[in-house]
Amino acid sequence: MNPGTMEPGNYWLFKTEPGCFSFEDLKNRPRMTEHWDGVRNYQARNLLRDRVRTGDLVLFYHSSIPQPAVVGIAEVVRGGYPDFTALDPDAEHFDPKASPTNPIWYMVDVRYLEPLPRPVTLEQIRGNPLLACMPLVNRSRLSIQPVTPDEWRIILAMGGLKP
DNA sequence: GCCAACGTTGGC
DNA sequence: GCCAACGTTGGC
Repeated sequence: MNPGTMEPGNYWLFKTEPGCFSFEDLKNRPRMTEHWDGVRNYQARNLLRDRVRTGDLVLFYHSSIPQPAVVGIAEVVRGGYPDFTALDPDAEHFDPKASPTNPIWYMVDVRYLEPLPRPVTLEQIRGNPLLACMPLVNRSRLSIQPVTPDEWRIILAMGGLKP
């Protein structure tokens, strides 16, 4: 799962507003890959830069909709590297303080894997005591969140996906 | 659309 | 380095 290292892959939850970029959008990408760019929060940046690696697996979460939910899974195909959109004055998330020698912001690339047969709603997650420690429950604003192997298995099971 | 919880900014 | 003001996120 993680070529080149002896460490097992990590699990993450990536949040997105589906009106902006959805799981369907990822599925419909040519080559089914996407730059996960535009993250402009230091805590999330640190995770992207230092911890998210090729082969890691991702819960794809839709936020800011009537039924926020984990809707599918994706795979990291490239670990943290500078988010070049921060250098582009025409880009939505341009940051005048970023430069090639000090990129400040980082992104990863992800690939579509498969949808959950039954999306797991935030309501269901809140209702499961085994998931009470997820940042989603208490610190929902963090857009890149670590997920434990147990949480990963539980959510996939709740969504009707065999691990 | 409201508002609570956060994060960031900037004056001192 | 503190902290008030401000901006953003995201559930409801």
